[in-house]
Amino acid sequence: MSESEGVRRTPLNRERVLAAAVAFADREAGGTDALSMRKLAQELGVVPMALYKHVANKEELLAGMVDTVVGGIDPPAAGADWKGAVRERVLSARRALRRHPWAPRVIEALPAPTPAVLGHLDAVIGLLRAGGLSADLAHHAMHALGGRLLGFTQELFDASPEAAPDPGVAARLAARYPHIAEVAATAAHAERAAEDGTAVGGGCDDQFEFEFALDVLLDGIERLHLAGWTSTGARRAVQ
Amino acid sequence: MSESEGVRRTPLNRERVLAAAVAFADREAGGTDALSMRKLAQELGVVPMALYKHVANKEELLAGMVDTVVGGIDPPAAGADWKGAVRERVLSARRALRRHPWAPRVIEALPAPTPAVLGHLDAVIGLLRAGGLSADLAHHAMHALGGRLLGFTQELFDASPEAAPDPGVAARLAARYPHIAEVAATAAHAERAAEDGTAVGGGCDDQFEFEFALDVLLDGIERLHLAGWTSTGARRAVQ
DNA sequence: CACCGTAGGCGTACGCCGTACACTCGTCAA
DNA sequence: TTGACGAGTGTACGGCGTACGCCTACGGTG
Repeated sequence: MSESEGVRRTPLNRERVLAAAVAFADREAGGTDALSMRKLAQELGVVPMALYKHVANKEELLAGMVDTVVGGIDPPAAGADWKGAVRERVLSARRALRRHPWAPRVIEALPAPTPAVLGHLDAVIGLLRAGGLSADLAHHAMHALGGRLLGFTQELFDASPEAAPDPGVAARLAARYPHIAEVAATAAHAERAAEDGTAVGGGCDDQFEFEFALDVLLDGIERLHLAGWTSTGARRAVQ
Repeated sequence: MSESEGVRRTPLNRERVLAAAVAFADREAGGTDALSMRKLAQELGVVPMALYKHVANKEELLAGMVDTVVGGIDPPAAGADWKGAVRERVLSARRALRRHPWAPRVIEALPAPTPAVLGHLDAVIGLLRAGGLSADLAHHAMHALGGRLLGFTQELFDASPEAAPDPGVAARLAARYPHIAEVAATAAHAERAAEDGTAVGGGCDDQFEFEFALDVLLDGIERLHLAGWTSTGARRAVQ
């Protein structure tokens, strides 16, 4: 009764909807699989269609949820050594995502990276570049890290330029994410230079990136093996 | 008319259902998102419920599809150097999965790894062990490679022992996947030995695995950076 | 040959989902 | 006073996974 009149219930808005959706996915076992527009509406004491005044559709709801949690990543601390800075930033990302186990899957399932995700990637590339790495090496490093460490896929650099053939939009994106733009540009050049008939149009060489990450890992593991590395020793060394 | 009598249409069976499902997901843009029991049934000229005589439900259908494609990975070639053997095996896995872009996402979404996936993992661990790596290092190496390279998540080693408290079942699994079992056992011991109050029950230390992979990558990238590595040089070296 | 158990395929029905579309109704500017 | 507007409502549609029961052709058995 008090709900049907009087204070009239604080009105919905985008943030309230997103926050409730995140809370729901965090609480429920199935994560975002258990989230439906209908259940979310019920949670907010509202009819399902009311949500559509604040999000265009379920996909935009999911994107908004992702941006909400990715926005919680600490800003990068630009320190002396790039390695430490990147390490800290990636661990911060991991901390943010671990509180929302559904997030990585949703990020990968979305058709395009959200602004907050792009911002995170741009920031990490910025740290690499500030550390003196070439745009080329930074590019491949991002691919190598991409797997589970950042929660984004290699389609990023492929899709972005293709989906925005409008030069105006492209320029705006380049201004907002300068490091991504720089890396994409050098990748395109390297691609053109290395072209030999197997020619992929535009994007970067997927196979090359895959083998790059694979070899960095295998070489590193071999080095540990030859040095007689043990995890108990490593754990002790940390303390 | 010829369908309603005469040859009576070759009857369905599990393989035909799985093959049709894989073909459908390969052909359709949305992959397995576009796949529904109803559409698959229509494809096979059959009513939806007919499929349930051959697969228990949609989840089992997806698991069957995964096993179909993962089964296509070449057997490991046990060569002199473990690194080359692992490299080849992982690239073979990648080749198999690239023909079915929906597969990695489905593998990660399934609640438990399928037998073929377990077999693949067991084979790779076997190569590492045959190369002389300790079970401990092999364990961490698998986690590091896990990201995008193998298409499985770190929950594997956590979930397997917990979901099978029945010692008989556990023994049967250990017999079928000996390398996985060995690695899981040493991980449990190391965990117990390193326990200091933050105690995770049973599984392996997620955070440690994450930082292990992160540091192997960062160290490797740093080494390339200091050596003046360029991708055009690397590409040229390959040819 | 008659019989019948069985297994593969069919039809119907239920409860969920996302969301299009047209509506009400309170608020506020003119 | 009025009229536009925007938040929330109600109804409805098509699609989904799948429970349940039925039909019917087949193979083995008496």
